[in-house]
Amino acid sequence: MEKSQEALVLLRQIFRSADMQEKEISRSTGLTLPQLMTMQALRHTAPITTGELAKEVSITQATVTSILDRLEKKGLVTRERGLEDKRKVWINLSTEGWELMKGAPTTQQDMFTRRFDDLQSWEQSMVIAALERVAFMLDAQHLDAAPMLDVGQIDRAEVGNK
Amino acid sequence: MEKSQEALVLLRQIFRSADMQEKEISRSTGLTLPQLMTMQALRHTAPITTGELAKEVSITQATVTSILDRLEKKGLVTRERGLEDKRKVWINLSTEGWELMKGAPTTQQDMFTRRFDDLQSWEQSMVIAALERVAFMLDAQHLDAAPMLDVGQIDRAEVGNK
DNA sequence: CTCAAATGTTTTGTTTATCGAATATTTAGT
DNA sequence: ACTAAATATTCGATAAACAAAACATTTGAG
Repeated sequence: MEKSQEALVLLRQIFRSADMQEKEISRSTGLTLPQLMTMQALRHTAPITTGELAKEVSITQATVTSILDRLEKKGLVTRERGLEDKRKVWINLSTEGWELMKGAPTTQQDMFTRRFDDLQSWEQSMVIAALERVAFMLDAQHLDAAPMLDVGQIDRAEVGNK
Repeated sequence: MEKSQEALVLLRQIFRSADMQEKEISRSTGLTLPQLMTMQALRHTAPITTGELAKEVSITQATVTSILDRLEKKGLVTRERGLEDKRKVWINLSTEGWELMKGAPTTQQDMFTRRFDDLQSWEQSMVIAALERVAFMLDAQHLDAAPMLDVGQIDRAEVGNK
């Protein structure tokens, strides 16, 4: 088997795991996936303006506005008109918002960290070095065309009912 | 800096790249993200039943049905009632569906493969070994709790307008 | 200063996604 | 034959997503 295919299959697995974990947190926090991503972005960047937040989560401003509407209604975020520049609206996590984000997300980080710490020191370095290469290989920004990641079974299934 | 944090940041980057690449393909194919994911799953597993397909993309049957409705209307997939078991409906890509999936997705795989092939043989092995460890570290299935991946800046932003 | 352009956000309108529950049909077990 | 399980769709409701338009504010050119 091609080594590159092997790597792609593993990446696929990794993406799948991350995806499922996100869905699990989504359930446990009672937030939808987009809401969760927004909250996570806020956790790291708040206070931030609506426009910047939209860039952060890679969706349009209009969509962010509607997501914020719902998060605000839940009392998880606050909106505050800018003082110097009144066009801007500064988004922040409310106390409850911070509380919510302190729960599950921490647990998760701990999990990865715990397992990572179990590795030998040289293995840790190896993983980091490898991830750096993968990050580069997937970085479409520095490419002519912007290609995609389509991973999974290589074999075409035979036609007809299985 | 903690090595585990370094690894998490890199993973974050990797996820981001993959995400953006998927959005790019989404635009170029004129498919929405869920539709694209469904088509990709079909590409690898077709023919497949509605229920199995739902499992494959980790959404409910009801949702898959509605996505298939739209893909069918676009002439990209075909539905066929099972002969032996008439409860089942076999989904397949139409000729146009195959054509569409042959375009961008292939290019993408080529991209990663090209860069991967540029690596030294020992580096390729290292990347695979590292990905195996990461895949394991993220595998929540074999865990008590199901933790999550929340990566990004560690520092809390200072409060107040920036 | 004044008005046009630029910037930032929200609103509007439409399509899609998502889920749980209800429904219909078929198959399988006893 | 009857009932339970399996399979897919439909329905109802909410959320997400985007583009285009509307709105408010700021900046810049003269």
